Amino acid sequence: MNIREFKTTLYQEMSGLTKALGNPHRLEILDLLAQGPASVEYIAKHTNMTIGNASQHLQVLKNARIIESKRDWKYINYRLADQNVFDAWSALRKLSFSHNATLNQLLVDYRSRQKFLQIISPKELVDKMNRQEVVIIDVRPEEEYLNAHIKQALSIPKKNLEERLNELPDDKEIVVYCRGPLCLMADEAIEILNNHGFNAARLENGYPDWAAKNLPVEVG
Amino acid sequence: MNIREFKTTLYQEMSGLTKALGNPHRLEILDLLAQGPASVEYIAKHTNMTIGNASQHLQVLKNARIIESKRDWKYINYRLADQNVFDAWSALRKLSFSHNATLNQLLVDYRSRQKFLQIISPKELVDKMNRQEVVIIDVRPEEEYLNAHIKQALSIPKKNLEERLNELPDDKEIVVYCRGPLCLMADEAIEILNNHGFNAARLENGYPDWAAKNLPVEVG
DNA sequence: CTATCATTCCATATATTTATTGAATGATGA
DNA sequence: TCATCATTCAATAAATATATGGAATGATAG
Repeated sequence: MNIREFKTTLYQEMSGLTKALGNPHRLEILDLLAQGPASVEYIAKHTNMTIGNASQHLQVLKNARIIESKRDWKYINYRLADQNVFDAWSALRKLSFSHNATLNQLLVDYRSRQKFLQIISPKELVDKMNRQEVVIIDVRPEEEYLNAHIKQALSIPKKNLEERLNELPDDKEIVVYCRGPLCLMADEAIEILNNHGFNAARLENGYPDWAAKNLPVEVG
Repeated sequence: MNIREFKTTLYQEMSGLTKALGNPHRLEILDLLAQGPASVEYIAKHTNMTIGNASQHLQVLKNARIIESKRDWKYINYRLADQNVFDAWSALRKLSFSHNATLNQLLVDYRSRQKFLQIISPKELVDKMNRQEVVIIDVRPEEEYLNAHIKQALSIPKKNLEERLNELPDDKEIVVYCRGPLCLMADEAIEILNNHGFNAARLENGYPDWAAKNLPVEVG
């Protein structure tokens, strides 16, 4: 095999990967799986796809070794193959936002509703955790919290927040997080909290980015 | 615009990017452009494509804002749009290698010819540079060296190496680099050097990764 | 063993992407 | 101005990817 053939093989292989990533449905599936494992049914439901179509896309991702599957009772659960997948997905997400003014604008428009949205970095949060001067709230659906969450975090799904405000202390800073920079549940939760006199901030990204940095998490 | 529409827009945009990356020719073009700007003619020649086809692929990349173009005299030069493009490309390359045993094997096979290939990290090289105990050689074509190179590096293109061995000191360690982990010119140069009694090692990746880390470079 | 249910496979019509060819554009140099 | 040359555009046929609906698979529960 000469250099030319080596290169051809290489780029062929790489394009196998990028082709598998080159479809909006599959990117949405990866976004979901970045939260944690999920079944075909769950994926189809949350992405507005038919089961058959979702399954077909999952096979494409699986053949490209981007995701893996494992049977758990009646269901087959899919998950990201490894850390490199998350890193690549993350780099692509960053690239999309940096290059697309429309996307950025959409996010800014959403965020601008909360005029005083305070954002804290993972590093700052770790410091606050160590000094025990913060309450962390995970506003994702309980299912995702049970799968894995930031250490010390309480699970208060966004849809139950208003009825559970009395569980929260009003003398500590509150940090809210959800699925990632694109997830707006935390933003909405913070708006509710601040309107009720709490002092709430948003974690910069969300659970998947936290876990990717090997910061402390808990399961169950 | 509701959440569903927002998501649809987002993944649509992201897939615009990944689709543009989802072709072996375009990945090879990016690999070339990661070294520095290049004209259509240069790209077509180095990737075994017709001018027309190369131009068409360049337009696809340009429309996706992955690359930019600028006229310079008679030629239009293309270059990567920004750092995020390089990072994403880099993450994809890493993912390809980690997931594909065949690719890894191909590279190992090539590398295994030089049984004692010593590899040093960018950090180690910076230390050695500060202590002035190393000679750095850039074995890429002079064209690419002139565009930009690692600080203090000498340009000795691989094809001229054997006739220029007398320019090198035999009492200092030599570090050789070229275009990146996939570029084999440095490996071959090291084999030649070691066979002539020099003490030569390979820089872990190559010029583009060095520059991406904001380590010291020179132009011209 | 049989029924059930989640998932995958298969066939097909539609849509998108690709390489090739040759004509069009648009800057440069005489 | 005209000729030259790098590059892009446009048209087309071939290849590839997609969504859909229904049949096949294969593990689980009775």
